[in-house]
Amino acid sequence: MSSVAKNSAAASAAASQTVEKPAAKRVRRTADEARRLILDAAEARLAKQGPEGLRLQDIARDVGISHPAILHHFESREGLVRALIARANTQLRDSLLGALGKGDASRDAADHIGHVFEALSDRGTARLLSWLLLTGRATEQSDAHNVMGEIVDVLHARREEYSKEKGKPAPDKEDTLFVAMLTANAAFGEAIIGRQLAEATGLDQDGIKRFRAWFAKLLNDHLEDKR
Amino acid sequence: MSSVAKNSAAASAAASQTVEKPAAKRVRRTADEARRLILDAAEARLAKQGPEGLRLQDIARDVGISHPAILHHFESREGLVRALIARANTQLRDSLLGALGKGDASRDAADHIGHVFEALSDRGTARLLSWLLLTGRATEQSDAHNVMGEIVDVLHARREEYSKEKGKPAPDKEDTLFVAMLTANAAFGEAIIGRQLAEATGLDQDGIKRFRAWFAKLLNDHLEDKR
DNA sequence: TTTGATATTGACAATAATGTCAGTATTGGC
DNA sequence: GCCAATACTGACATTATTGTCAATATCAAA
Repeated sequence: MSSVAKNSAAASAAASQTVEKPAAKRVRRTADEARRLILDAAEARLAKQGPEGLRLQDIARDVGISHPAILHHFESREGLVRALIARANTQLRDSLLGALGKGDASRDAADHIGHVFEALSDRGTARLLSWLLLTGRATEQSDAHNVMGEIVDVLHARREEYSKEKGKPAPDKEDTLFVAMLTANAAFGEAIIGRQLAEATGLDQDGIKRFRAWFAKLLNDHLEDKR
Repeated sequence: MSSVAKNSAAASAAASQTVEKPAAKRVRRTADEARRLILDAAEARLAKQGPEGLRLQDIARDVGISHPAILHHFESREGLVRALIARANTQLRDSLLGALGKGDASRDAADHIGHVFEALSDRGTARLLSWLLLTGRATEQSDAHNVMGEIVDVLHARREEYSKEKGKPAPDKEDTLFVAMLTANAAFGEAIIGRQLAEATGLDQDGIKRFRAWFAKLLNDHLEDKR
């Protein structure tokens, strides 16, 4: 072995015979592409291994780059985390508002609940945000605030619209807020302890579906009652 | 500077004149007491600063000891974390089962909900357990499993008892499970995002109380309906 | 008082993570 | 084809944290 011909020597040694490292063409992405790949990898690590799994070296390996490249794109680890927060927030926002926007006002709660849980629980978003909240990093970020505010506003507008159609009295806004809060809490909770609870109680995938349907019905009955 | 008289020289130099450190009587606790203090400090750090705040040096400083003392009592950092899990689990179990056990069967859900939220959300327990779950550490622990199973059993027994009193048909066990799951999810969720959501929506302490009451009523109505 | 057990400590070792830097390779525009 | 901009790398510096160890202080029992 002796001198294990590092890439520096590769230039002179040339790639004559069987090339161990075939010059290893360095790949160069656009800055945006690189950032996206890095964020994806970071998110995946976070979702799978939890907070402790967020190490620059690991992420770099996943992407297939060196860890200073990450620092190049995000300044610091903290910068990476911030970018992660920002992206999760906007993704969540879009996903939720999108779900609410789609479909007509007459759709019942079940669909909405399904979408919320999908957006929060099924994907790793809630786990990611939970970690951020646990580390107290999201306090400064006002994004999360706005998201919830928007959601409640849109939701309430729909309720009012719906109750007007039916000629019923306008619903209480706090009631709408509570419905949204409960849903958010439940979705976050499920994202974290859902798997454990399901396992503990012998609930399979289908059982979880039933639970969500049950919850949707619970809310739906409540909404029907109130409006 | 040269040789900065390390403590090795202290032996010969002796503490003759004005003693900087007045002998600093070393305190010695019983092993149990020490373990308890350390766990308390660790729990407090975890609750306040999140996972990243769990550093031996910090905890040691909080307790007023040196960090090797912690290692002496818990073997390793991992051992400390395990002990933390174990204690949180049993505390949670006792707290929840205690809450269910107290009071007669006729008590409505509101009280129970209140107790659950208190046990999980108000104290840092849920945040602590959440972190453990996020790091994937609690998977191996079967404790959590048993707790949930027990709770559901007790709860369902009460429902059956109650419905028998009233001469109504026995409730569906899965329904009880779902009620418990929703409550657990909601409490965990609130522990994590509760403060944020409250802030975002301008809900004060009293508003949170109202939310819990609202939730309790929601469940209560459902239970009344079903039984 | 003596003595054995052990809680506790300071100093050090080992490791692991982020961050810095100077240099290299690639791309797009001219 | 040349050039400027910059994505990327390897090696190193820095720092923080867990863990080890030999020594010491304290308590309880004999």
